Amino acid sequence: MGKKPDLLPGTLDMLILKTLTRTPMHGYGIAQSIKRQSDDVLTVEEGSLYPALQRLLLQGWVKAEWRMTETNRRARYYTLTATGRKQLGLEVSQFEQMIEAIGRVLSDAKEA
Amino acid sequence: MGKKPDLLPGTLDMLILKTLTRTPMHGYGIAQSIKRQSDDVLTVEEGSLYPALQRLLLQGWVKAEWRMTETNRRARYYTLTATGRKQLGLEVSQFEQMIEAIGRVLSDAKEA
DNA sequence: TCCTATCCATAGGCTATCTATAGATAGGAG
DNA sequence: CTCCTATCTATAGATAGCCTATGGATAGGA
Repeated sequence: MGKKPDLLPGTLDMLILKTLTRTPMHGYGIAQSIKRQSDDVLTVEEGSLYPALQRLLLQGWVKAEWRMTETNRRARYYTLTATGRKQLGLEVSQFEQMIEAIGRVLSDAKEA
Repeated sequence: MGKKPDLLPGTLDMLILKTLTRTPMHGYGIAQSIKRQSDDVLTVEEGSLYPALQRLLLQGWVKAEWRMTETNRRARYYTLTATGRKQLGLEVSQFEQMIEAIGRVLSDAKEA
């Protein structure tokens, strides 16, 4: 029947960028972070995550470098760039505007 | 660069169903209503609207009949069904849950 | 030694949206 | 009377983005 999506389409890039504002992280960690901070409501599948990171790299919104994790594992760390931070602000404001607009439609307020 | 979408992907069906809770409407009117109630933030293109209405018909969430408008024009009026109303409730609750979850990620709350 | 968790990445499919197009008619402007 | 705009429906094609399914590699614990 109606299968619930793992996340709201169109919001993944924003969520990733936001997650990277705190500190550089590797892909796996980004997914874990989003899942945890959303109380397991949002799940980022690997098949969504890595293509998204490629997009962000291509746009220049993040940069990447190979490093070792604390547990001595090879991992690719992503860092938010200046333009990435700007983009995040843009996406957040557009998102909030949309949410408000949807809220107006969903509310039962009568119109003229 | 970054082109803003007309609406949040995945929310169109919900918006249409909600619009039909008031009264049966034809497609063109639904689009106008969503645009107006959202203060022109949300725009429903015809190429998105009519396929969406076909989906809703197939699912049995709306039914349709040809009628004449007040201005003596031929138009197809869509009516929300009982299952459609149930579906709307489901989609709204899932949507709100997602919005809250995204809000938690976007907030700057520190974690463990 | 085996298993699980960690970590990366891609291919293929599917769904939904956007662009573009097409056609028909009512009513007002000129 | 004719043209133009708004109203109204509908589909085809392109594109984007997410999901499923894989594949591979390694660290560390059982």
